[in-house]
Amino acid sequence: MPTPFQQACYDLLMKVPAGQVTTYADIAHALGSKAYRAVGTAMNKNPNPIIVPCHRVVNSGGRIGNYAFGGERKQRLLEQEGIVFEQGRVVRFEQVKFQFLAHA
DNA sequence: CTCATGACTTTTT
DNA sequence: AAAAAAGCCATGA
Repeated sequence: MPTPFQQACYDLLMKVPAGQVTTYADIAHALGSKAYRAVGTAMNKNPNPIIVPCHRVVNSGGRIGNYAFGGERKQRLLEQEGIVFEQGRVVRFEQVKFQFLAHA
């Protein structure tokens, strides 16, 4: 069973459209917290890879970071959605980053 | 409750 | 530039 924190991460992540990415820090901040470390943990325990696009989450440097199914796999998935990588980094990172709306 | 762990991030070597 | 250390937070034992 996902904890409320994890559920919040997944709900938020599901709002990210294909072709865009987000960061662990952004998710945490959107939740009004700074638990980016815990966000990564939540992704790791992602119970629904089919519903939750956990591959659209990269680290602060626009890099893949770790990924339970392998970094190469993650990068391929993102490239299929239109994301471009160069030297292990997302091209025009800030421009493909999804901006979460202010939470009511 | 205390301890260890990790899909993180930033600072310091 | 690359590696190590430190700071942080939720989670499970």
